[in-house]
Amino acid sequence: MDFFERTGKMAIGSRLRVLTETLTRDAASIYGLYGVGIKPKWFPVFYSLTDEQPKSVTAIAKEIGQSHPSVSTIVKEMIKAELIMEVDGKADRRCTLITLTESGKSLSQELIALLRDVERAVEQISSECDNDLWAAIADWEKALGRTSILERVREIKARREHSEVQIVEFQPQYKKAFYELNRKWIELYWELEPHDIEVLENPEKHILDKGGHIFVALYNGFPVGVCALCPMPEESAYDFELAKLAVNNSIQRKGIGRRLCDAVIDKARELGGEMLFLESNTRLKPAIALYRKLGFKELPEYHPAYARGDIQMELTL
Amino acid sequence: MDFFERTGKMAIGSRLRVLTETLTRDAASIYGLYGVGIKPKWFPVFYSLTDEQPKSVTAIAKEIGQSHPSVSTIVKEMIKAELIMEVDGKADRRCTLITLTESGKSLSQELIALLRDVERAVEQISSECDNDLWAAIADWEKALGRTSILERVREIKARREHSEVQIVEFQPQYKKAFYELNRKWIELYWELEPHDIEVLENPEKHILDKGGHIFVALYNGFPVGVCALCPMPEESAYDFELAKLAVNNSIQRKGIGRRLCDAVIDKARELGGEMLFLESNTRLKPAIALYRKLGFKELPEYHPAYARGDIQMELTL
DNA sequence: TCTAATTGCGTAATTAATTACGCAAATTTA
DNA sequence: TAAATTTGCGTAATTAATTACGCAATTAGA
Repeated sequence: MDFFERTGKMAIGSRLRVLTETLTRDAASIYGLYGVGIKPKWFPVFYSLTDEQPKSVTAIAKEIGQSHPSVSTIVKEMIKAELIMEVDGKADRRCTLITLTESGKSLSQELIALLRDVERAVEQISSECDNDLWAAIADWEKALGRTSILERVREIKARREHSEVQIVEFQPQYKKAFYELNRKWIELYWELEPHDIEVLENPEKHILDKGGHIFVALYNGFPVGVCALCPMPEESAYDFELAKLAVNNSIQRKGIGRRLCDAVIDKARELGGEMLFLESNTRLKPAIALYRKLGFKELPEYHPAYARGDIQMELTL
Repeated sequence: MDFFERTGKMAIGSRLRVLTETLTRDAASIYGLYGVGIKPKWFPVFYSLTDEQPKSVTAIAKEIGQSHPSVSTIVKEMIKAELIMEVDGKADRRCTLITLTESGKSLSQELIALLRDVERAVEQISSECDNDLWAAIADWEKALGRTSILERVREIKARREHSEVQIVEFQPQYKKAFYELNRKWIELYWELEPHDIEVLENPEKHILDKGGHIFVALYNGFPVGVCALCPMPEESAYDFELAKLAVNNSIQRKGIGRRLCDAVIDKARELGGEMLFLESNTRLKPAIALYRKLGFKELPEYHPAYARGDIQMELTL
């Protein structure tokens, strides 16, 4: 299949399925060729019983790597075909112990020639191939047993996204981004107020010059998120406030908010802060969830400072 | 799966199916991880359309190696999801040309990162494996494209069975087998007559000493079939008669009858015969079919010589 | 040019697997 | 020892593929 050379490895499942389908169809014909009344899907169950030890449905399922309802159905079919039968195991009355019947045993004798011929055919195919499919499958099973492909992809994605996003300190060229990113989310729920505009237009005056910090998240060099660490008034119980968190909502699920907050918290610690404060609104569910995850605790009483606030939180650094 | 190391290669289909199932399940989760609204089974169809060329259902099916009803169903689902749409091809009104919608195209952009990450994950797995699964699948596809596993097995079986069966000339130790093999099939339909017994008990006198030959088929050294070449009377239009063909019916479908007849015909030619005669009964359908396949033609009129006969045939050597 | 064969593709039925769920038996725990 | 949890396994529903079949459009052939 030339096609799969173009798709890349994402399609390995589909490609395997096509190959499996071909092999299963041929397997059915091969059983016919030898006059063996057995379906391809029966084979693993049948084979697992050829060691003549009675086994339970679940035990067979585990051994052959299929689900137990699948084995249960196959067992029912094979009992009807009189190849296997139930025996009393006495011990555990939940189990139905299964074993080969006499005709099942004689079938396993007949199968010997078939298995040998198939083995030869596969050897013939292998000799025409540079790569050993059988061994490759075993390798993959082992590798996937250690770490699934899903986990691997998850990790690779996280690593890539981490490297795509850079957290830097505020610089004049990000002034517009600081304004716009905040304006956008505020306007989603409320309206910009004169006070907002004053602060957002003059971050140097209101934040940086007072000893605060602003962090900017760059996604491939482009500013997509901001967050500020603002010193609190002397008389306050808190050293700093986490404020003006804003992330471009077209770049979601990359942990940008999290990394901005981390930067703010780290800086607060670096500056010797002991308690960090924030004020938000419970309508901003993802933000509140993030704050909670970072360890912020909700203050029992709310003393409004902003028009938009309805929740205050604190974090012991 | 340790299990499959014990089953031998017959279970390669089952083993692949288990692996495929695992990979497909993970694929679904991976799409979820990237917020891509696509099912694993859609992927081949989707990918085949990313070259931006409108394609018909059958063309896609052929390209991705699946049946057209399968593609037809997937197409219906993907149209509903607004990833693809039908376009007018003008040319052939049987075809429904399919192409990506705008949202389908933008999805294909989003997929780029996903595909790259998966590619990396597969590379990571490959680096842990001694054998290259991807290349091995390609090798197998190529090898099976040349000759299917079914054809290979068929050939191996024929070769093995041929070597298991040996055709030898009569020897005294096969006298009992000559009698018994003939007795058995005759008694299936008729009864042994005194004339039968006389000939079967004294093959030397009635066949060999008159210049005839008897061939014995040995299956793993054990006699399982016989056939005789008997000279015809001087006044007859025929040189020889093929007679006393009998094969143990528990060893079927191995071409033993065929090989006995071949030996008889070869010997008749060797002895300078020009016309070979035989007499049989139409109830013996497999035998008549074999004679026809060997080139025997039915004589238009029947002049009985045996009580059991109802058909006579001849072969020009 | 008309008929027969082929091609495209949709629907229905079938197959082989899976998950979801529930009941009964056994085991663990408090 | 009684209650809660776990285990075994069967049934039902779902999923993703397949073959079978039939209709309409096109192409080949006489």
